[in-house]
Amino acid sequence: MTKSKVTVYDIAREAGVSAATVSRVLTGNVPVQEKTREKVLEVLRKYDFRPSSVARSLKERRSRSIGFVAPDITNHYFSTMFLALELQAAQHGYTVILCNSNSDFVRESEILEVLLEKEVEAIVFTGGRIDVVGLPKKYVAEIERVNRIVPLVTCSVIPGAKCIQLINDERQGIFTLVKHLYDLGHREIGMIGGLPQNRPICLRRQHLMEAAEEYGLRVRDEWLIVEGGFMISAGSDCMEKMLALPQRPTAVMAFNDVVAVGALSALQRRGVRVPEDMALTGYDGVQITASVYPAITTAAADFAGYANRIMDLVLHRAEPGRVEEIMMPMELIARESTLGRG
Amino acid sequence: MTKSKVTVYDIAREAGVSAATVSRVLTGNVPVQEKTREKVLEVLRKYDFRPSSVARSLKERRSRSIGFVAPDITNHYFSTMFLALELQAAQHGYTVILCNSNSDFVRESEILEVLLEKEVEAIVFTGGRIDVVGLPKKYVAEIERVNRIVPLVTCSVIPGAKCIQLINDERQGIFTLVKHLYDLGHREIGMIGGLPQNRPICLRRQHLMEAAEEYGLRVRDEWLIVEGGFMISAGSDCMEKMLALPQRPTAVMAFNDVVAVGALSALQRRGVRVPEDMALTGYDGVQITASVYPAITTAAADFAGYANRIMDLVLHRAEPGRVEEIMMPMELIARESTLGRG
DNA sequence: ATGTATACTGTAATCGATTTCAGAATGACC
DNA sequence: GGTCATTCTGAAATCGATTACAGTATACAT
Repeated sequence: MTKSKVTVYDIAREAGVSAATVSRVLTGNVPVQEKTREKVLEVLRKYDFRPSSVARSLKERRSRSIGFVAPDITNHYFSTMFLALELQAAQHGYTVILCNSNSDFVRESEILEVLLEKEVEAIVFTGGRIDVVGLPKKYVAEIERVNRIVPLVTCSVIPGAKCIQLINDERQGIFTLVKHLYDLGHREIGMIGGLPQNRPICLRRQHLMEAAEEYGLRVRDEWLIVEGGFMISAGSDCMEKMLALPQRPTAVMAFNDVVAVGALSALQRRGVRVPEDMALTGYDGVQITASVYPAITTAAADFAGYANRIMDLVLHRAEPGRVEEIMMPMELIARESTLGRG
Repeated sequence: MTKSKVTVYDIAREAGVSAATVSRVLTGNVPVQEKTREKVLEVLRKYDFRPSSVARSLKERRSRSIGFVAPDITNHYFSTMFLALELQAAQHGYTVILCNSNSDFVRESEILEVLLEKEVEAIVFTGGRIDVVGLPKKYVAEIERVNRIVPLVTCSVIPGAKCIQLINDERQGIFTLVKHLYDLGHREIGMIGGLPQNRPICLRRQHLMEAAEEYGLRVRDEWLIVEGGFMISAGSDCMEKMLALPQRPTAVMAFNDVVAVGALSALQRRGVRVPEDMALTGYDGVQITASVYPAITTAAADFAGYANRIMDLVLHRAEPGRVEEIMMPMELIARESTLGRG
């Protein structure tokens, strides 16, 4: 039989006090006579004691953990998001439990069940079903049902779901980028990447058209090359097609940063100078845009702000069932791909 | 006062049975009369009951969770690894707790403490201090101390640490790649990326030299451009330097897949055809190499195999303090960047 | 010397599920 | 009908830490 875990009772016995006193030394919630405290601490150290957070969670009725559901942690957007949340969570003694859904309905449901059983204090639900075709009612209902048990924060809009929605201000993001390009003299703008049925893409395209209207820009239909998906290869493929057109725009906005990196490689392959011959922007504000040459201008989501908002909800014990829409600003990060090389 | 959690006792009362019976229905460990079972299940459903895994873990003395420490989850290698482990863990009802150390000693220690308090059943420790300069004794001692409490698996060698070491067979990986290039007619090979002080890099370089010897290849000193780190930008920078040399090798091995992608973009920028003018290989076997054009040949780590080994240890309750070295094979994935385009 | 405030400390209950142990109910068989 | 095996079921203990409550000891004032 392997030796059983050392408990507060063992410590108490050895230190000649009660378990309650040991616990008081551990938590520091109640003062303990200095002399006793020292003695207890000594025994604690002697046994390299660590209180079980399982037992503690049970008694305190707080798991001090947060669930994070992402479709694919391999995707920079989600890993960056996770990183930001974990950083803040750790500062408050919280743990983030990351679960990959692989964008699979069934798996998503399983994950939500597991997280509820683990009694996480909040669930952050990113990605998921955001196609323009609309979501099955059952799906939205599930999200709402879960939100009634524990605060559920969605980070890409699940339109109409009654939960806490943190929404990137896409309109502002696109307008900021367009204004930036406009100020630099660009009047002809294209857009690449994504998938036609995808909701955020349709939104961004629409915002681009509105911004074009407002600034008096030209956006030809053939400059909107919405295909190939969200990976690096989509960027190069779309850009190749763009470059094959008889008339090109002077600036291209990629659906996201990764697509932009792909586009950049195509541009360089074809000897198109960036930004002199063509300016390029990304979207999301993920690390990779900074570590490429030329560095890519992007509209950055406020990852730290997200994390902040979420930790706020958790620390102030937001009641389950809360419904709220919070708009998050996008920040322009101007870099070489539009400004030129230093 | 918010309504308290529904417990097995509440269910028991409503179903007219004891809590023990409810538990038996929940776990299925002990048979329950069909009629009673139905009744209990009905009440269970009525209240949408979910047993608390906190309480369950306490009683069963198993947390059914595994700690995963990575330096940077934004890095494809680690996120792929996590993905593979999580997939298998979930199939066995286990959760993986991901913690980012940011390669910071202090943070690493904190994380290990937290994971021990959470009573994880194993800790997977990836990345970390693998510089050639050697590790502080204190650091190795900490790893070993933790391993005495709960099985600790390191996934990049921490040389000499007494714990469970899963080690990629780098030698075999490099030899496989070199043989592949040799078979395709290459006789002049270079290597790019990484950092001079980094241990795996030194190893790989050494293996390359040995392989070169064995196959009678030429590897000039100036073809070993070890700088720039592990990111995509390192790949383009190193490749630019390589292309600027008066004499180039006919094939270049990148330190890892991400570096290879960067290198690919530099090659295309310069109009160098891949693989006709220069063949290129990656290392690690991460998704990105497949979604780039041309797809990159690589030596893939056995991610699923890793996950398998780890789950095996957990499910068979490996005793703490175990010391073991397990060599993991690398698999050649031949693609367009060496074979040519289909 | 007595009463009262202050400062710790210990006993026992508690969190929610599981499991041991013993008892009840049923059926089989002589 | 009585004995024994079989099958379920419930009462109570348990996992490990925290905390409400009550009790003891000390200091201080009167």
